[in-house]
Amino acid sequence: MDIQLKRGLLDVCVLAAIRNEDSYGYKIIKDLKPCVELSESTLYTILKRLEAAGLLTVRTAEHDGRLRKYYRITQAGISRIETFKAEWKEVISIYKFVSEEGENEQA
Amino acid sequence: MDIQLKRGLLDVCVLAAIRNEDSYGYKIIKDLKPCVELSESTLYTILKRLEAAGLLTVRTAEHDGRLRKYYRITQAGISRIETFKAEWKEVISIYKFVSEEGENEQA
DNA sequence: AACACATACCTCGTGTTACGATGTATTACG
DNA sequence: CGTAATACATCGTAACACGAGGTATGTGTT
Repeated sequence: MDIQLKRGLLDVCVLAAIRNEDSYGYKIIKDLKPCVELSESTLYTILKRLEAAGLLTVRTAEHDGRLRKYYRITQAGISRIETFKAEWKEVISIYKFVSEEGENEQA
Repeated sequence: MDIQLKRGLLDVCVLAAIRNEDSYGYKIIKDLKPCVELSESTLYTILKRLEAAGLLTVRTAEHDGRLRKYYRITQAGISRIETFKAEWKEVISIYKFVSEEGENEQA
């Protein structure tokens, strides 16, 4: 999938991945894989960014003698998803412009 | 509208704007305005990029004693739009993941 | 024991990109 | 004569996704 097309999507994908229950980096990548592929370097960059923006909080916990960083979505994070959903109407209208324009030419 | 969300859309918007008839920078901005806003610096950067990629061709013509650069879409440009439309299924599935996830939580 | 592999985290450099600021020139209007 | 609209362009900046590479521990295999 086109990288540029991903850019507005990845942040909210990560937020959606931790929406129902806290998760950690490695699991987020696996969970998102069927939906959208992202590399580790990308994910950890995004997690840092979302934390700095207050859209999620971090908690370090031990699991089977190994450290994991669990991420929990904040209210601001949930709002971010809602904003995204609200903006989607514009995206759809852009898509329609791009996909429908010119089709009446073929008639 | 979120800048990141625009990134995968602007190129194809510009291509769609010249799809039915040749156009020039200033007019493209005006035509796209109801659909998506973009600044002049952004547009001219995009036009250069699309030309370099062979997605459109340029022709300079005089109009009322003033020079205009008219842009015409190429076959590759049309293919670019088709690729975009094909990728849209993935985008929709991502949107569904983001928007539907968690809604069954409220029941 | 030695080795590969999965888990789990991280940093750095690079290329792409949208934008504001700014500049140049001409035409139109008052 | 000045202001706005038309029409093009460049430069620097900040955001971002990614590959390459690094560190460390557990698990499975031979």
